[in-house]
Amino acid sequence: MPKAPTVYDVADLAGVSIATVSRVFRKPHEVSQATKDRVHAAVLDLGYVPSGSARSLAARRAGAIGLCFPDFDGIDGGPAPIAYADGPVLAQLDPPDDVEPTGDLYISEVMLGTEIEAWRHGMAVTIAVARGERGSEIFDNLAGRVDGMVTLSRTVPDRLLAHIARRIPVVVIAGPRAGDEYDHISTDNVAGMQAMTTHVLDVHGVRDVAFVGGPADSPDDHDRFEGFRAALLAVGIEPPAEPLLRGDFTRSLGRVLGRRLVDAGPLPRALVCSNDQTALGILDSLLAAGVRVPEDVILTGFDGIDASEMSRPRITTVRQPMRELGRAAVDTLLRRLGDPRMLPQTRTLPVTVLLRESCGCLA
Amino acid sequence: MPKAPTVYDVADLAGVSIATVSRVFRKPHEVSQATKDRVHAAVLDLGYVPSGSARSLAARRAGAIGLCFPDFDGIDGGPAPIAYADGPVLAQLDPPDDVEPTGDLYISEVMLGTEIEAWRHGMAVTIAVARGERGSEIFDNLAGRVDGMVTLSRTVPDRLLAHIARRIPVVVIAGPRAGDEYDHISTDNVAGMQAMTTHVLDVHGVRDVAFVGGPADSPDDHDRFEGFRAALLAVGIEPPAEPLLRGDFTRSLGRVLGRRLVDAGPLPRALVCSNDQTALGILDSLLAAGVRVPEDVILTGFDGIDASEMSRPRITTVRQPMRELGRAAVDTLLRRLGDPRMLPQTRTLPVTVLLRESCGCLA
DNA sequence: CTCTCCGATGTATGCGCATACATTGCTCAG
DNA sequence: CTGAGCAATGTATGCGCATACATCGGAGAG
Repeated sequence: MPKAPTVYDVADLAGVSIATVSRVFRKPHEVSQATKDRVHAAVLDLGYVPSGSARSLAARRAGAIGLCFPDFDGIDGGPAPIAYADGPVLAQLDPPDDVEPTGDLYISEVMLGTEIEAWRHGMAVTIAVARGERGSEIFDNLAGRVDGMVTLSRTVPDRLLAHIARRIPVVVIAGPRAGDEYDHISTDNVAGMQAMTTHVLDVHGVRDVAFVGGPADSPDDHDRFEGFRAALLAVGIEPPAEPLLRGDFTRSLGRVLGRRLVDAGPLPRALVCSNDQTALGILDSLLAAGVRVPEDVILTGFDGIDASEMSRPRITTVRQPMRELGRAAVDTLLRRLGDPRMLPQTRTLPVTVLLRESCGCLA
Repeated sequence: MPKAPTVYDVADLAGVSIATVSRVFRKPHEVSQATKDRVHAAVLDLGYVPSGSARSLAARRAGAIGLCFPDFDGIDGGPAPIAYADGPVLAQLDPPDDVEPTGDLYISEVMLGTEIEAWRHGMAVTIAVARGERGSEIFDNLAGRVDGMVTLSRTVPDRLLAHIARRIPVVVIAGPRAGDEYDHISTDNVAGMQAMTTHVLDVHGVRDVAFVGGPADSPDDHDRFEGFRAALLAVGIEPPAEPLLRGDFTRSLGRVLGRRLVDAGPLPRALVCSNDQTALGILDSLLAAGVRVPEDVILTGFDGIDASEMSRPRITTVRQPMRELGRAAVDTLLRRLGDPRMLPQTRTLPVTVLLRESCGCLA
């Protein structure tokens, strides 16, 4: 890899000035055809590729948006070695209940949505996971190289987010919290969970229903719990002030909670969980303990990740339009870039309740 | 968003030179504690975030790797509007056969693997889809802003790839083609497809088996077909010179192929497909035409995407270690950056045959 | 008390490009 | 024939940072 050619090299070879070379790329219509041809020939000859850094620096825009999210269950890096050797090709039976936790599709879908909308505006997407101790450093680093940032809530400490937001616009995926000036994209957590809970109460006639929450500082979780409470209130049941248990939105902790529930004694007739991963983890533990779902315990989730569809029984859940979340976030970000004085926006996307086996709807 | 502060602003406020500010971030150990404190205070005060472009330019490295892939089925952007309004929360039954094509998990998994390995080396990942007419421009643009590029084969024309490769290292996910000097990461397509086909031949005793291929210029497809042929040869059947049909690895075209097969008359006893999306598309059409799988036709795929597990029947397939593919690609890329003179590498990752319902293995 | 050495900091420069502004050479109206 | 007007191109500068090198001051050696 010899030293990469620059505009100067191209200009020399084509016998023009660097301004003309630059124009050939940026404002082709301002350059005569003959000159363009000579420049293009030189570009191909030298293998010239414009430096993005230099361009961004000079143009004062990066041409990229950042996407940063926390370290979810299933996308953990870890020092696991990569298997390189040609290994045996194992033929193995793959029964349905042999489901391993897959990567978090929630993130994947948001990423795809983000990319799509960024593409529509000619921008690249730079992603990073604020993982491990250096999470804040990663976030900061990313912020420096993009024109705006999309992030999930709770990815980094509020203080850091505020710091970054002084430099570039930030759109947070999740609902706003008091006194927060960012743009937000969220899904209709309250209505979704209320509908879900109402379904369990009304259609399945359950009264003994408990809520398994997520992190106490999650706005999403907060809203879902509110929806749960509203549904109980609507049928005259006094709702609890707090979730029965709290997980952290991971399947692994869900399993722990499941075991705890089994050990604790009589199970509620229905467990309404604040997200799918938690529900799946609990399902793992319930089945392992011989508890039948939905016959003994009705179980519901929230998110609509693919894994919720591959479990047996499949999890009744509330699907978020994950890809649309990413798209809406980028859309808002670009609007904000266009008009920095715009009032803080909050967009709420609709959700869908998916009735499947784990609540007893499908055989 | 007022003008972003720079090193100069920070230096002024802290009463030091810009070199010292820079050192506080790059080489903290060379700066006295007292000075560091003053600089950090100024940074917080001003809301300073170092410019990635300027840093990359000065340091002659971007600190990011690029990931570029072609426009697969299901991640198409399109001008589809985003629904913003609060909509009704629909509660709907979600029977298993109501499966919509989901985003291409293959890509998602590669992305996650890429991010993980990049993270381990303190690098960001910039992604872009070479989608639409401006695909080459997007690719070129991405190449300018990263230290190295991971790409799937057939993402951009060979000529462009060669051009880029003169500037930064390129790792191609897929097997090498003759005369190609890039590093490659591939999976064991030949052995995988041979094992898959042999399973159909031996365990299910089928002799009338046909191969449904992918794009003729896909190295992966080529290798899979070779594996298929090898399996036939091994049992004394004269293999065809060409696939019975070719798709383009998308589910939508798979459906078209499926319809064509149904219309064409007697179906082969088994259809071995070059990828899952094609198999899923064919499955859609077969079921729609009343053909039973696997009773009438045995169907197999390749890739092991999640969607292959959510169909009914689930698709017997060969799972590629997709996340590992991304990790290995980045790993190779970074090795190459460390030693540009290294010989071109080709790494082949092992695959696993997953036996499920569509070949008749699981009830 | 002077010289050396080293840690801490400052000065000056260049990374590769975009772009405002200057310049050149025409064309065409007057 | 001349000057205005315009298209095409060149010149010069700055974007914000990293870093080689210079400088400074104090500690310890001689």
